[in-house]
Amino acid sequence: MQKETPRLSLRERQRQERENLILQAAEEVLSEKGYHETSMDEIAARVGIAKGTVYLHFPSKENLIFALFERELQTFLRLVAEALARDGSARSRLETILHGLYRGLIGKRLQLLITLYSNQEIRQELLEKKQQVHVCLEQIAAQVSALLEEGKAKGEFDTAIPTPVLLTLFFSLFSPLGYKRLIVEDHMPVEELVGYLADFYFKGIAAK
Amino acid sequence: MQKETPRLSLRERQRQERENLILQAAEEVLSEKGYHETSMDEIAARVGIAKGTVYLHFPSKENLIFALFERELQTFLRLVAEALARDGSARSRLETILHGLYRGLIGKRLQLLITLYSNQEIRQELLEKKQQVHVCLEQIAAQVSALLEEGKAKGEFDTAIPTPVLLTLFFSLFSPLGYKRLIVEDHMPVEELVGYLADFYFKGIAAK
Amino acid sequence: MQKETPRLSLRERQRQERENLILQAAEEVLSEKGYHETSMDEIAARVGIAKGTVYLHFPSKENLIFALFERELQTFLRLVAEALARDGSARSRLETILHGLYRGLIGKRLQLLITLYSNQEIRQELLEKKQQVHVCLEQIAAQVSALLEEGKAKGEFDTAIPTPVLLTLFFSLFSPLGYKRLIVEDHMPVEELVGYLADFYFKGIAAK
Amino acid sequence: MQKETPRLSLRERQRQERENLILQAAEEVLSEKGYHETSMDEIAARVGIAKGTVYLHFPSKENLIFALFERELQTFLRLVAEALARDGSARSRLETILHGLYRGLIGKRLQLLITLYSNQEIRQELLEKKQQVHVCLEQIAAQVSALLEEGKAKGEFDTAIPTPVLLTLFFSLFSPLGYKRLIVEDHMPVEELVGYLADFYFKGIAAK
DNA sequence: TATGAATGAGTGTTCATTCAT
DNA sequence: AATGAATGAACACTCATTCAT
Repeated sequence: MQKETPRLSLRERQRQERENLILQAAEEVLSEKGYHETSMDEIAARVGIAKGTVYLHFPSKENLIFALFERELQTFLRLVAEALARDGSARSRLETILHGLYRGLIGKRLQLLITLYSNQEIRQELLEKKQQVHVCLEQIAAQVSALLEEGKAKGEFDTAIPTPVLLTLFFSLFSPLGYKRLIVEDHMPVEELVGYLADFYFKGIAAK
Repeated sequence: MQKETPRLSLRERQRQERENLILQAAEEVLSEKGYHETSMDEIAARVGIAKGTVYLHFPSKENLIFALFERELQTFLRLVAEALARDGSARSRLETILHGLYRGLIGKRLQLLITLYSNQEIRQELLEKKQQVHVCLEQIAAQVSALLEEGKAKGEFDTAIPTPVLLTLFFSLFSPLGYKRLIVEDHMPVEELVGYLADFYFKGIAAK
Repeated sequence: MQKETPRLSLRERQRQERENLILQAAEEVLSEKGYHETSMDEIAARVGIAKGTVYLHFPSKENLIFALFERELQTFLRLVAEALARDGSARSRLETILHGLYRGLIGKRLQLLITLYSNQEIRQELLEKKQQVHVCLEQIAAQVSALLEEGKAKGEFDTAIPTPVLLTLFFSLFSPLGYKRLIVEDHMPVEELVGYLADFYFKGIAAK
Repeated sequence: MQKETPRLSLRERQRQERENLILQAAEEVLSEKGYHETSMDEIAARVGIAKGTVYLHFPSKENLIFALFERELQTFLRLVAEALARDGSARSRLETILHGLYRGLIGKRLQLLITLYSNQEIRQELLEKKQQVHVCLEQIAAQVSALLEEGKAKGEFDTAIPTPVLLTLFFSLFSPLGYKRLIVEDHMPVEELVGYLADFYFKGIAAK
């Protein structure tokens, strides 16, 4: 058994590695060209494998994009869960989420996530078919909502605004277009931008 | 002369009417399915005309969608211009824009506009080709920015936040997804939602 | 009766005139763009009438082109018949045909005729359906053949070459491509070219 | 190495074979129906493959027809070059070209070449875009012209006729329509026809 | 397992023809 | 008679998916 396990896990590891390469390539093409302009051919070509091989890992284009989406969502969920587990005020933990989402690769990838999620075509084709994503999204919403409720309970946030509105407002801070413009065109440092966003948001929802 | 004018305008009116029906159908399909899944066949079928007839009004699919986009943009621009021309505080005029955008058909259609504008594929295929849209968008941005600057000058808004950030934050209040969820699923009255948004935004950007 | 005839013939004359304008426009477009690239829209536009009006004169595009073909063929037939009726040697009468075909408008239009006749598509679509053209072509062939036979009988032409070959060789003197190159690109005067052609042909077929 | 080479060349051979089948089918349909009436669907159907497969070999209809054209042109060029390299009089070498062109498959295919080349539409759509063809045609023209000049210098041909005229006359011996009529309908043996053509041409251009 | 050639349904677009005005 | 808006069949081309090797 010990002889076989490493062998299998080697194979499995190679498989995982290749799957990641495919997802990475898909992410690249997708964020460059959008869903329909992304072809399986190009994804395979970027990985340097044959098109058929992609289908050994993902049964359809739809599923591939879905896996991509899910992976990002998991990262997002982990970030939220970690923030939730921390000590500190509701505000400081929400700021952790905000910073985490905007920082490093996450920031870059999140744009993809948001772009995907904002895209009518993908919403209809992918998301509504799969409960899995909805469940995950609900979890994230529930956890952030819990934080917001906690903040309200502690007197940090305005109780007059319904939590779903606070939630929507929080997520609307991640505006891919605004992000792109301010960071890329106006060369605003990410941390500076996030600072403005946090100050604005928490001032806006502060208890009276 | 009085005999001919109505005749001509009858034809022209019929033409306009049909053009509107096409745009309306295109809007429907587009918001349901997204750009690539929208086929000229389906648009024609929904209007109840032949596909060729659509091409009598719009030289290409791209142009049809572009016309749709432009029409909404003009409505938006008019709204902003009207708000700008009013008397009152910067806040009250910005609130006029906010209410205007969320109200009635505009609210419904605006979602399409935003969805369109958020879509990678459409951005790349349509917008970057046409200066016209960019000019119009710049005008809107400039006018709202002017209002924000005025508010800063009058001591209404926080001068510590750069105007481009205020602008992005203002536009991020129009989140198609949040809108849909709160209004449609949670049955929140539009006016109530807009009230929360306005209170939140102006509190968040208020001068210290 | 005398009152009505002019009225009718006036209408008829106008009809003929318009028909000629259509044929003329069709000829222009056809020689510029070829059969399939020629659209009924463009023909109508060049005449300055509506597309439907063209269909009042010709039941189909096919028929319009056919009429064009036939008209040129009639001119050709007339030319051959006139040459046949003249006095003189077979050679001199054949030279009359040669000059006639290359001269003036006829030369220009003939290229169209030949181009049309060389075109597989048109041959199949138009000619094989209509006996009329075949009859006319046979008449022309028969008359020129008669001239060639006469020349043979008079000892002008080589009797060793079958008349159908002489006929084919005679018609091969009208090479649209060679014509275009030599006249248009090399600026060779038409009369000079025809001189070479005649000298060449009659020397080539001269009795031994 | 010897193991791999045949394997690769097997695939490559199969590819070549299929490409030839496509070209052959295209040639058939093209000569039957002309350029515009030839549809990619029909070509694929005749080969017994799917339409998409044709596009694996040729990037567009235009390119497919172009490849057809070029292939024939290469055969033509080779024939001319071979004739040029031979010993003998200018006449005997030109006769070699004449016989070669009319003989066997070449004769059949050449008609296609000539038909294609005579077609207004194809000329405008295909040829003028591609230098390659023009260069090849110029080469052929230059080589035949060289032969004609040589014949003039040796006292074989009439120096009074400009070489471009001699060239046009030589090529006008390949008249697809005359060919078809005499060979197919009148059942004249090809060699007999070519004999007449050669005798006629060289007698016609003989030095005085 | 990995390949990539083959598939064929689907798309945007054109244009000869019809017909209500 | 004249119009030109409307039609819809037809076409070139794409690309997600399959499958023989």
